[in-house]
Amino acid sequence: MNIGDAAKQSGLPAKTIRYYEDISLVVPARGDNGYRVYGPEDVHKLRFVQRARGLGFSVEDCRALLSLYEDENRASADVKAIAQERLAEIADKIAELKAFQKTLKHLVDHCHGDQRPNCPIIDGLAGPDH
Amino acid sequence: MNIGDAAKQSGLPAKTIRYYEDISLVVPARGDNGYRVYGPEDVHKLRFVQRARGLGFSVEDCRALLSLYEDENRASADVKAIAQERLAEIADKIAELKAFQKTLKHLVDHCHGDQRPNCPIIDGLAGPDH
DNA sequence: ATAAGGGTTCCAGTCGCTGGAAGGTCAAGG
DNA sequence: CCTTGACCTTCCAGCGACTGGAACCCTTAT
Repeated sequence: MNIGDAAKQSGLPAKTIRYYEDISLVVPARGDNGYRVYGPEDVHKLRFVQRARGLGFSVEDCRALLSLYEDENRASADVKAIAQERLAEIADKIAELKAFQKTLKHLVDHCHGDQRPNCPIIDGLAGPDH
Repeated sequence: MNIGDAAKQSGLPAKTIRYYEDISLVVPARGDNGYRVYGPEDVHKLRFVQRARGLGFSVEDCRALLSLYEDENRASADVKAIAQERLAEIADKIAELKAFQKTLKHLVDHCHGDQRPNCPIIDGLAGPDH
């Protein structure tokens, strides 16, 4: 199948699929006319990557996961390790965002939000010593 | 003061400060030797940007906030609007990450993490139909 | 024959820096 | 006066993960 159909079946834009070939993530065969030819196995991989990316795995994580996906003799421990690292990153990011949220919400709550220039948000950003 | 001191006082790397001049965010004067010269007001602005970035505001948000910071006749409502938009983005991002977390945690919890190839994480990424 | 709707390549841009190379300037010490 | 070392300058390239666009080729239907 051509790239357009692979795009439809994988849920990825054709541009992205070409990019994945560029970085040797999912490399299709080529037809006589030079067109990329995607077989069912390629489409599986593309969908796999699409899902993994959707869960926030980096492309490099996807590369590692794909090679485990293809490895009949993988140890599930290796997969779990990658997923757990990603879980830790997610937790860190959530904590960071919650801290932003708290600070910002505090500032917003104290701002009148009217036509006058006095603004606790600006003051807060300017720093404690202002 | 020179860029090195401005860096120390603002908490930003010199490289970043040069970049901020490049994009016309904080533009210092120049000495006869061609060195950037940062006055106290410039340093205030740099610290302001440093804090705003630290709260996750985009550089373009910072540009808008800076111009409000400098505007004696600003309406605090304008500042509040920017901050509230950012708060909404933060909330969205947290929700997204929590969804990732939930899915991934579910997969991880069901993975033995041993030397055998069977792996619910891989299966989950491969899709429901596999 | 032509037009539509695929496909191809390559280059540039996004965002917010960051690293490095090659060179100019300044203050202190010998 | 000269050198050393720390600072400063510019410019170019790269990160991640695409995305847009230009210019061109291929296929199919009318």
